[in-house]
Amino acid sequence: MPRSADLRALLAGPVLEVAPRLLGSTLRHGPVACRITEVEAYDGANDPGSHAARGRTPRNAVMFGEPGHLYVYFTYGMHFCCNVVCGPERTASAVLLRAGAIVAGREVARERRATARTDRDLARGPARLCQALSIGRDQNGHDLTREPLVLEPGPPVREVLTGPRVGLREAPDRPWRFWLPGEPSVSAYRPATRRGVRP
DNA sequence: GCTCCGATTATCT
DNA sequence: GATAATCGGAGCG
Repeated sequence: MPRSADLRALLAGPVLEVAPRLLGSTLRHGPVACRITEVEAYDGANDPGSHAARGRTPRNAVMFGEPGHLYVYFTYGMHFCCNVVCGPERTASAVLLRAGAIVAGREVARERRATARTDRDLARGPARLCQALSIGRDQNGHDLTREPLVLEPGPPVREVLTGPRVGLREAPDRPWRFWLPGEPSVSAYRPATRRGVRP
């Protein structure tokens, strides 16, 4: 069976099963590759924290499409974050890639991430990960079985930890963040912050 | 149109 | 810990 079929089968499952299984996989964009160490699950229309919670819009249209494509969104006026769309198809479920370790193309990644003081910071955080891998608007909707941007499943991991998702106002209690123990690239937990409100 | 604010990061105290 | 940076999506009217 070709690897693309493996990947499609993996991603077709329900998001809460797919998300932890993506840990240890590798996202590669040309010369730069990143081993994923931290993800979050977003459960489509059932999930108040998801961009898809209020139905389909031009921005989130990719989430409502085929599993295995990349949903890239722009936020805070300057950052991109990326999600892997997964199954069941048309439920708009997706897995946010929050952090990883650069395992190839370290020099290129360091040039893109000029503010990173150590290799640990190259892809620690969803926007940093996208910057290191040069993922932006042009990659929204990209099929991850197609070069030069591909997702490569890894061997099963030994242990997965879970906890609340980072930075959400809605449904902050659902323990749908998954990460690998002992990985320095995993981002620190930070509750939702509000702006323009004095306590 | 207009307003609010975000699945963040870098930098300052 | 606090906050600026910076812009487009989404809600409202």
